[in-house]
Amino acid sequence: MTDKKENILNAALELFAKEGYSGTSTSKIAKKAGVSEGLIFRHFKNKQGLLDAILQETEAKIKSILMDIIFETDSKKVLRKLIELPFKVKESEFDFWKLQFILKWQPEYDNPDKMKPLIDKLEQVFQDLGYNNPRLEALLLNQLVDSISSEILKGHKALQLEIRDFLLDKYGV
Amino acid sequence: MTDKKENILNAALELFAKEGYSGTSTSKIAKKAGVSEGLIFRHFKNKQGLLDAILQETEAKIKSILMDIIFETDSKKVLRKLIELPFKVKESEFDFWKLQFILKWQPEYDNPDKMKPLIDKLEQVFQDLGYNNPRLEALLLNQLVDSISSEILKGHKALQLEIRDFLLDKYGV
DNA sequence: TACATTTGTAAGTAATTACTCACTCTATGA
DNA sequence: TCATAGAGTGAGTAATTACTTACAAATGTA
Repeated sequence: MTDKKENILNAALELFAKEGYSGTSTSKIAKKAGVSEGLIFRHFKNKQGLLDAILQETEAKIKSILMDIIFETDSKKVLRKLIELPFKVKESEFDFWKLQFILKWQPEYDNPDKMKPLIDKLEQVFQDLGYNNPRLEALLLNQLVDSISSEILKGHKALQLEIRDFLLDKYGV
Repeated sequence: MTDKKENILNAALELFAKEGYSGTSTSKIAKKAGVSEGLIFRHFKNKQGLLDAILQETEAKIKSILMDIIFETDSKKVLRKLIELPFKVKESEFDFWKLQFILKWQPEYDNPDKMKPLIDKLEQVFQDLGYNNPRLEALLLNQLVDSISSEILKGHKALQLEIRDFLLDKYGV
């Protein structure tokens, strides 16, 4: 991957996350990346191809994150890791995740099944811990972590830190 | 309000919610509303003014919904009403609320303080019900209802119905 | 060295963008 | 009856859009 190609990807990611896909023109991307506009189309064929290239990393990133939780054998540690997960995201990666959340509002990018392995693991964890309704506990916690992530990405980290500690206490982990 | 002006508002709402603000051109709106493009600018000055007109209803709508919950004196009923709230939204209003949620990802439209009165009420309710940490219980439940609403608007109602019953049971209401 | 491929640019393209303008039509009311 | 105003139109506008093309520079590879 050449330097300029990476510049394009970085500029596009930032702009897509901040101004939206439609709100970002290829000329703006080129200007921010410091390249000629034509180079975008040389490397990515068209604007959609540029978005696709960005989203390609998604699957791998999500998998790697979920693996760390799924392979944890200590049930309580699973819960702790999951609840703390949103706070481990580095600020430099905010744009990437923001884009994911924004795109989820468009049906063609919304794929809840991606979380299935995690939810299965959670169900087994809650079963192990003797909860009455492990499946719904799993779904609920997954949704909660999702909402905590959203809030952090929107810039409301302080409040979420309180909620994190509150949850860690609630789940006894 | 003339018929054509309302047509414009309805068309714009639907398109903004489905394709985003930047993804929706004034010519598309005019076509869908069955009016000349110029009429949009006669009535709303510019494209932003059209969005503003749509969002103007927001404040009133949110207030009226929250009032119903805030003026409820029975603590348990408050919780029940809030948890059931996302399911009371009519499908015909989905676009309106979808637009609200999408816009929340742009800092200039994200105003969490709008929920303050509800959260205060919830805190008082949880206090009344003898919970250990009423404030955080309030924030958590508010966030949960928000996330349930999101999921319903994205078209995942079935699962949320299960979560609703699960929550009603959890909170004993 | 020589040749082919890749990387990059600048100047185009037609279509679309938000918006304006000159105009007509209709209703109301003095 | 006539004048004023608001609703509505259709044909413009300059700027921007995603994308192409012709060409040059850099990079490999024999």
